[in-house]
Amino acid sequence: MKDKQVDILEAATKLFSRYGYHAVGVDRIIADSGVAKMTFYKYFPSKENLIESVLERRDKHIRDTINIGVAKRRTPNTKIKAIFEWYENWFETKDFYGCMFIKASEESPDIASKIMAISKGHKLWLKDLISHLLEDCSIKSHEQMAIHVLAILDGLTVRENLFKEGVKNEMKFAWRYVEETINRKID
Amino acid sequence: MKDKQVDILEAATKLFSRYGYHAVGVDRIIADSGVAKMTFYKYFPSKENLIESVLERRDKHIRDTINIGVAKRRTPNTKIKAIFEWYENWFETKDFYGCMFIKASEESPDIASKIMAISKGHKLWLKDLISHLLEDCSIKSHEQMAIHVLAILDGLTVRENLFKEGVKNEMKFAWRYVEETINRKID
DNA sequence: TCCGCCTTATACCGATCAGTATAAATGGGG
DNA sequence: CCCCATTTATACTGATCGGTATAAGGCGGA
Repeated sequence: MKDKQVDILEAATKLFSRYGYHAVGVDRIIADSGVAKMTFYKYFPSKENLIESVLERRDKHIRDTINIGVAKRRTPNTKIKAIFEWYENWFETKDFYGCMFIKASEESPDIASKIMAISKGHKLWLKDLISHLLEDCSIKSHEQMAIHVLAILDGLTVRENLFKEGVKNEMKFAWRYVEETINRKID
Repeated sequence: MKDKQVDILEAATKLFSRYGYHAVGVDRIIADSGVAKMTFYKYFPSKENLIESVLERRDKHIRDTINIGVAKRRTPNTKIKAIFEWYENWFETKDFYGCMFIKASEESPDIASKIMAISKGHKLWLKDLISHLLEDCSIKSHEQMAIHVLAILDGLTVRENLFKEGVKNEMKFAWRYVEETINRKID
């Protein structure tokens, strides 16, 4: 991966995350990444291709960092808590402008597009991770519970992006809620 | 409200909901609503103004229909259930493409815009409605619980828009989950 | 009939969109 | 020194963007 290519990906990630995919033109990405137009089109033959690369990169980054947090814990319920903490830290980031995959799904009408496939893949991965951890907690309906937990996380993500007033307390509330269910093993 | 004005609003609502706000041009809205361009700009001096009108209309429609469903029930917990059922029915709509207010917040970077204010106002209204109903259920942390419930609903909305595979079971699961907390009055 | 308003059609504006063409400048390795 | 790939700068394409200008129809009420 060449330096210039990374510069473009990083500039595009920032811009897409903040302003959305349609609102950002390639000229703006080129200007922000300090690269010539020909260099841009050498690495990314089209804007759609760039968006796909940005999302794949973002997907990998999230998986890596969440996996690190999860690996640090020993019990399955504290591993799930690590995911909540990952979201909490993310919300406090200066450049937080919501989930890039949710944003993509809200802008992209084409169900069959690769962009949608990557977004689905990301949410599917996280759902499965949570589901397996819940299974380790002996939760019978771990699949449905995982979807429930993911909905809570995505719902708070959307809320934080709208109100930007800090959902730290709500994150803690949600975690207590989930933890209690795990401990009671009622599902 | 003139007929033509309504035609424009309805065409715009369909298009924005499906394709997003930036992706849809005024020419397309004009074509779909079967109206002359001058008529369009007579009623809506700018695209942004149209978006605001669309969102205000949508906000009013949702408040009205949810209020009807809530008013039909007598106990506070069945009133909350009515809100879950409203979402469930909405998800099954043919023209379901996610929440227009979430979509707007994902596309609009301008925190101070009227578009964001309308979107926040909508979510605030629903949160307060749920909060008051939870208070009637004698839930102490009704405010935080209301945010929690709203996050679940928005999270499932986002999920349904991404996967389009029906979250009926997940809705029922979520409701059982919330109902149990209400009945146990643990908060 | 004629007034006044709503609506229509069409052409146009400058700006920006994604993407291409051409060619000069750069810089490290042999 | 030259080779060769990378990167650069600049100009350009046709299409579409949001929005405006001009002017002619349509039509109900007085």
